[in-house]
Amino acid sequence: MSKLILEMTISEENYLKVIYHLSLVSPKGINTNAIAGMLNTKASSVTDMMKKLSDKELVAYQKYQGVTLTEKGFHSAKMIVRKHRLWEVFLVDKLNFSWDEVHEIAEELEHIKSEVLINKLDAFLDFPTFDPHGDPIPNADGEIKKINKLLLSDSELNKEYQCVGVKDSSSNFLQYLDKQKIALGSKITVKEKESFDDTLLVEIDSREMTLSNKIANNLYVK
Amino acid sequence: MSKLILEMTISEENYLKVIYHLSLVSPKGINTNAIAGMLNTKASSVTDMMKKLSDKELVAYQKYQGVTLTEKGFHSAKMIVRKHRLWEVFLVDKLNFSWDEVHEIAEELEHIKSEVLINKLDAFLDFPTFDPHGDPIPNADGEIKKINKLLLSDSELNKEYQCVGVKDSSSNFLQYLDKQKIALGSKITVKEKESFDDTLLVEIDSREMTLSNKIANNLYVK
DNA sequence: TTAAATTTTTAGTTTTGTCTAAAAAAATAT
DNA sequence: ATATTTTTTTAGACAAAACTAAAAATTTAA
Repeated sequence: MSKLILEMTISEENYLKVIYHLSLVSPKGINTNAIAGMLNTKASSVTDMMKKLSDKELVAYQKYQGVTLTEKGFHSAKMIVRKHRLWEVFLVDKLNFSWDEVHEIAEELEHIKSEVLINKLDAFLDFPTFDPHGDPIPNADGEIKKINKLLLSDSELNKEYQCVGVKDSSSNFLQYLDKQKIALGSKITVKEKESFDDTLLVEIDSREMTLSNKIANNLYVK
Repeated sequence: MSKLILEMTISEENYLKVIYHLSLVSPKGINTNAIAGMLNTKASSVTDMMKKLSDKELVAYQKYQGVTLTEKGFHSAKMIVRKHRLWEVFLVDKLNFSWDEVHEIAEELEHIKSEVLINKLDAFLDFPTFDPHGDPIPNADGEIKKINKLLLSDSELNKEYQCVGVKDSSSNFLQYLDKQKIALGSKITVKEKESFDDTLLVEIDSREMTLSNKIANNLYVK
């Protein structure tokens, strides 16, 4: 009989979360080095942890074959992501943090264990479905609201879009967006695309500006 | 040059907090067994940790002599208590937890590191000075608001008091108070004291009831 | 004021999560 | 198809925080 609420260490939760995020990008087995890279640790440490997570049936792991999340591991990972993102909403909406300041604090808060707590927090925040960076928040059952977002770099010319998220959520990028007064909800239309370097001439909330390809590659619109 | 914000492990913080609480009751050196008892650990573990905290100049420790907090340790301990109690206010006032459910969760939340976070939380909660159990919340400078409270068992006959706190904050006791509709703010007058077993006949918010000595010994009034 | 009981410390392990260095397996290139 | 490179795993070690068992110091009691 498997425990309903798993006892996990902070370290185990962090590994699980990284495997989850890597799985969304590449659906095949996740290799040791990729995990080590994300966690600033060594491949040997990852191997050790994979054995542990495998014993707990959170990942399917065979040596040299990479690792995938089990159903149980997938659900656990989503619950950690849920906590992280709900806390981010709390920090921004209630405590007036800016969107570039909340990631680190949420990295700690996501490990607070009470399930009642997170569901009460969810209710207090009015069951938000997206976090301050436009990433979806899994509900209590692990369901995730999908939206048809695309990168600004893939958008059509002269069609009005709305900014709905960021791909890179480093404080560097977020602060750049703040400075340019680009926020989630901003209306964006691409007027021209420079064929040489893919620089875009855009209109954002009735202001014209140019955006580099790098920016356009990290901004989601719909 | 000493670090402004100390890096402390959760374990170190828990030891410091326990020494702080014991210091308030008995101002002399705190002995190993008392600390071990509070932390459900062994005296030998306490000795190990005292060396560590002593190296960090958080406690003054000499073997066989018991331990006292240094100025630095005293301040750090108050900051942990501040965090614990502010989170308790948040859980009760904002998330609608009852006062008997919050201690455990606050035990985890008190170890979240950001100082900005706790000061923003403080502001969000309107700078409360007492937690849901009537215990004082140190402000950002570590100052604590004192009130002249006394135990109900030490109160005068036929004088109206107000319930302002609990000595025992076990969920058992708190749930008993809920059941009897005794809350912080309730008006209490002792009508009679039974000399045999110190049972009190009291009037609480216009309702008459009897309270055992054990109850009266755990309820603060002013 | 010795003897007995208690408290505290030391010494040596254990567990968790990490590391380094070396071995083994797999992937790639000639 | 074999050699080289890369990836992954094993083996052994370490630090933190705990434990047990035994020694040492202190306190209490006769």
